[in-house]
Amino acid sequence: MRVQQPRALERYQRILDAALRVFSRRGYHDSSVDEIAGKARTSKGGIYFHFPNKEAIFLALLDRATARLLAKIDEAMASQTDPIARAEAALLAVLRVFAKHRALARLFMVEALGAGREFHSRMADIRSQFAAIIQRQMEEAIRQGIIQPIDTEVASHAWFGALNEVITSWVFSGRPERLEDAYAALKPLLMQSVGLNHRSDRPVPER
Amino acid sequence: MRVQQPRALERYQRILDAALRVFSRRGYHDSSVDEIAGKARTSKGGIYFHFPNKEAIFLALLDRATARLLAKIDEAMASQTDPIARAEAALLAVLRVFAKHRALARLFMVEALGAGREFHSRMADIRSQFAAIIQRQMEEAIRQGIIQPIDTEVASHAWFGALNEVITSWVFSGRPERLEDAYAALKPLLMQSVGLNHRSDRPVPER
Amino acid sequence: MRVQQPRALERYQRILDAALRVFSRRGYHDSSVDEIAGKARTSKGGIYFHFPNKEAIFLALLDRATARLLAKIDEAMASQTDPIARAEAALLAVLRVFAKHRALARLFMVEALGAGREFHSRMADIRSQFAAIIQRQMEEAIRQGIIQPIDTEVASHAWFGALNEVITSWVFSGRPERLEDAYAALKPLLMQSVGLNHRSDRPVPER
Amino acid sequence: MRVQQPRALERYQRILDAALRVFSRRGYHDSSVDEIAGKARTSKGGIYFHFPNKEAIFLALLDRATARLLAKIDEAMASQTDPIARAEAALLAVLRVFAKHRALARLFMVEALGAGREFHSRMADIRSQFAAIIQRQMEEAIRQGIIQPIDTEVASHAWFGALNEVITSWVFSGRPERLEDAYAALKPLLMQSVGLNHRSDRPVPER
DNA sequence: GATGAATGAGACTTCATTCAT
DNA sequence: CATGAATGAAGTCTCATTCAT
Repeated sequence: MRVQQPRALERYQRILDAALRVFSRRGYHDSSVDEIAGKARTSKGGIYFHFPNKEAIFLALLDRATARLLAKIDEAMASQTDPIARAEAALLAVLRVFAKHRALARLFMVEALGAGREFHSRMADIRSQFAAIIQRQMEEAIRQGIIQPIDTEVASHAWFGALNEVITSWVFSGRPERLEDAYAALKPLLMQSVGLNHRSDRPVPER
Repeated sequence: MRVQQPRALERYQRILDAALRVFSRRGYHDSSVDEIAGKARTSKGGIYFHFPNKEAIFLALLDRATARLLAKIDEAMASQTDPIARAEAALLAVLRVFAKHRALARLFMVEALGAGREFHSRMADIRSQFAAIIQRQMEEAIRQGIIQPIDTEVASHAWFGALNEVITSWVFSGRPERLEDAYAALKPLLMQSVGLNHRSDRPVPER
Repeated sequence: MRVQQPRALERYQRILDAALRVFSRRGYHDSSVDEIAGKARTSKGGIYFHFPNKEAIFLALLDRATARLLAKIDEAMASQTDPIARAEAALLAVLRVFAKHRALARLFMVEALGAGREFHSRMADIRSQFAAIIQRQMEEAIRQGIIQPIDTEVASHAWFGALNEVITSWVFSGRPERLEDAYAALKPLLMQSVGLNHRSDRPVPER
Repeated sequence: MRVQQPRALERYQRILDAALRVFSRRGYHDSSVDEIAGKARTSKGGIYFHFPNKEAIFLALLDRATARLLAKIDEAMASQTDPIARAEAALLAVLRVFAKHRALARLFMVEALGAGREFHSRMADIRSQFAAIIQRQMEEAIRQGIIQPIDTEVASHAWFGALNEVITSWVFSGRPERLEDAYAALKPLLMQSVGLNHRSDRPVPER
């Protein structure tokens, strides 16, 4: 539905805001369009003017959140030049956004997976986008001789997975208190995994 | 629920087998008790004789699958003595079971997460159990001086997360063709991440 | 839905009875499944156990009514041997059934037409069946030399149409008081239209 | 509703044109005001400026179509003097209009009936108007001694019904290819039904 | 014990109608 | 005048759960 009036645009955003709250609280299936409408201070019909169906709300939400997350990542990376520092900045940016918006974390880490078949390909896309960002930095690091050649596809997925798991268990358990603290413990593992000495951020010499 | 007679026991298992097929194909919410009944060659009433509700089927299935997986892990670890080798054996055992039963992988990696609030605490438990197995081996390795002291809680979660991600992306994309191949690429990363030279499986000397 | 228990069969019929009442009173679109359920002393779910959707209820009703009407026609025709008398008997049988069950008349004459695209081919079938009965008798009459050769396809449709119109205007206006009276006035027209002198039921000699 | 300005009048007609297309394609209930608005190159609000509700659009359309049809009939009858020839001219005029505008035929023959209770009395009126035209000619023919006295009310309805049926089955089946061909076969039946020899258009002498 | 049948709450979705700009 | 936007009632259908045989 192409929206033309500014009032409508605002309501469109309000619906997505409400959807984020509801979906992340109840999960996709247990969320009702009625509740989203209520929280968005609009009516069921108002929702269906902007979205063709419930699935589309979820996808739009996912897309908006992904775009915002990627923007934050770009911004964070821009302030670094060293590829490893850039990769780190990306990870930290993700962590910070999720730490600030736990609902968003739940959306990406939990609900998006189990919401149904229809979302899997979209989620696979999103996961790929994030992994690819890390992968690109790893390849640049290899090119610059900062790290030894490795299988960057697997490595980037492993980094991404490690981060995911930390976030997910935080979503479920609430530990650590400050999600960002987790990064301090995770960082040396990630660095060493690609052959970097985490103290010097310099390669570990092979024996 | 209380099952004693052999006929009943057999039907109970048949229901779980059917449930695994249906849940992993359609996801929790889109699976109907009717379809499970059909695939288990019984009736809706028959299901409700054995289980109080749909949720209980899913939980019983999760429990059975977890127990079987843990048994496989125990068995695999029993043939190793070196703690790092034991940890590796555990990871490989998980990978092999999932590689053989993709439905099971989907159940654990995808459906269990998004099935709804009710399952989250149970899933958190299960994740902890797996991470704890790895954590114990890491601690033993530290005790034996094989690796330097590290934050084993974070490290074990990171290992688990990396493995998860590899499995999940395999579930979604079907790549790599043989899931076990992924381990070959993953292993050096994991080893190095805890400060082991993957070629010698010996510690990387700090500079 | 295959029904096995006698209780279910009875309810199936009760649903159709209720559907006839509701559809003929409100029309297809303005009838709600809820109201049919209420009138059938069952629940919405009960209806959907027996029928896959609202359309199927309507079609089943149409089929049952058609079968009953055709049976009445067969019965009425069986008591006559002369083809013209048999055709007349068929028309009168239709008239009598509709006169007795005005709801049925409304169903066939009004609701079935406007219920929607999906019903058109079924209705065309039904119309053909009725016209074909008359057509067969006309052809037999020609074969026996009772009437002159005519285009029996058009003639049977014309007879059927004339009858329809009389019934339809009765459905709408309630005139004549007794629908069967209409036949007395219609009969001579029909007879003459195929070249029979209505007084003698013998052919009108061409000049 | 009150339309005076030329721009408004033109839009009013455009809405009716669009409504005819939409209603005859989808039926009354499955037509949405939105689609009519789209096809009329206006907006929902634009429609509701001209019509108080959807029903009013349909009725206005019915009225406009009826008026045009009656005008065609008048025109056709004007060129004849013999009452039987005039009746025939009327029937042929109807047939020709419908043959040319199948959408119109569908509107009158199918949608108008099943559109709902609200339209029944209006449709009864319209049917009466058509039947009355034929009835008047029949009475004139009787007065002039061209045909024997008959029940003109029933006879006119029978003629009208026969014509209806031919048109309806053409709407549904598309046969005959040219609707006008149907009249050739129908004419002798109608003539004979009122006691006219179709070859000479002269009365059939009673024996 | 087991099965087919029934229930009923609740979900999504549509759309005629109204309203604000 | 016209449009896009919003409303809200109502409808069909699903399905976990319960019940009667």
